[in-house]
Amino acid sequence: MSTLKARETFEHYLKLKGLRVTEQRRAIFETAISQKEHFTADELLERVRALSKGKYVSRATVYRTLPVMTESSLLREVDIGTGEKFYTPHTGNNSQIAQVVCMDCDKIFEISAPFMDWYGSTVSSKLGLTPVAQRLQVSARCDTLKTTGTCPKAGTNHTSKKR
Amino acid sequence: MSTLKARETFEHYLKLKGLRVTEQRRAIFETAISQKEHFTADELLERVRALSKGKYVSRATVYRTLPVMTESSLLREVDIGTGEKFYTPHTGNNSQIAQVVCMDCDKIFEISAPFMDWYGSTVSSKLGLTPVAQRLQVSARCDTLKTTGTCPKAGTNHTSKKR
DNA sequence: CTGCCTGCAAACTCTTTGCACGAAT
DNA sequence: ATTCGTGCAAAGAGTTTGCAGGCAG
Repeated sequence: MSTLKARETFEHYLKLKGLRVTEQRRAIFETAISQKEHFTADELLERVRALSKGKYVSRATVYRTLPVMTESSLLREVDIGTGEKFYTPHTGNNSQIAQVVCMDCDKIFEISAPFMDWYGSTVSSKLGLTPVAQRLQVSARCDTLKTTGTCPKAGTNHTSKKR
Repeated sequence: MSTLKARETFEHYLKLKGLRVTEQRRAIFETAISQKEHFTADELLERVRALSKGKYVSRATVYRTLPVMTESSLLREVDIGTGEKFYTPHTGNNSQIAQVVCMDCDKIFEISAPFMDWYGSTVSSKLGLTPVAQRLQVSARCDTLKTTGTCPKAGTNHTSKKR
């Protein structure tokens, strides 16, 4: 997505929600959608500040902007049960995505899981419920790490923090 | 599970881990495995104190005992992404269980999902990973609530708290 | 008697929020 | 000129932890 296109999208979504266009929101938006990996609110803040030559951006503003972007489907929120929320640019209408999380390097892989909607509908209807969302996560360990001693995927991701 | 059997199990697992048998641990253990619904650490504390006629039990001890019980497979930890951990007595070797969470009454239903292991193995091997655990969660809304205005399952569960 | 266990309170992490000032429309 | 957005700091929620005294083995 080009920067020009990105800016149009940005203003488009803000106007849709009746929100004002500010330098902070633009900086957060541009940094967020250019991310290649999953990121946390804190990582985003760090990168916004590194990239943005403009105004100072506070942590609070990042936390306030992230919901706006997810509600506009610009980002997708990914919860892997570590206590912190991850975000990733949302491309397409893929709702049936599972996460494979490497417990060694904390990297998150996104994999299609085309049966999720079917499963959600099936079990929900038996309970008198209407499904809203599904979440499927696989936690796994790195084979290479076990033999070589190094995880080939490590280092490309955010800082490791377990809890 | 009878109380006698329960006590044997309790001491068995503590000895396995080289831990001491204390009145607090016994009270927490007995209360936890007798729960019929999912519970949080705080709810467990409350119920331990209500049931236990013996020594005072502190919040810290409950938090320190829960991991012991999950590591011994006496409890199963259930994370539905609300910020707090839920626990439920673990019966059998069922690792292929999905959770259906009613967003209206916060009740958690546990449903068999026999394809989870297969899916986990399949996608993990493609990534050079070995699966350790799977988690599948369906978030849904109550049909009855929408028409009647009341959720028939509400009230049987823990206190509603969203975040 | 020795060392693990407990209770207390403080610390911690991630996130949200009240308030006053500043900026967008 | 309004009204919304921002930064700051404090508050929250759930959980963990350092320490000193107590109890199990």
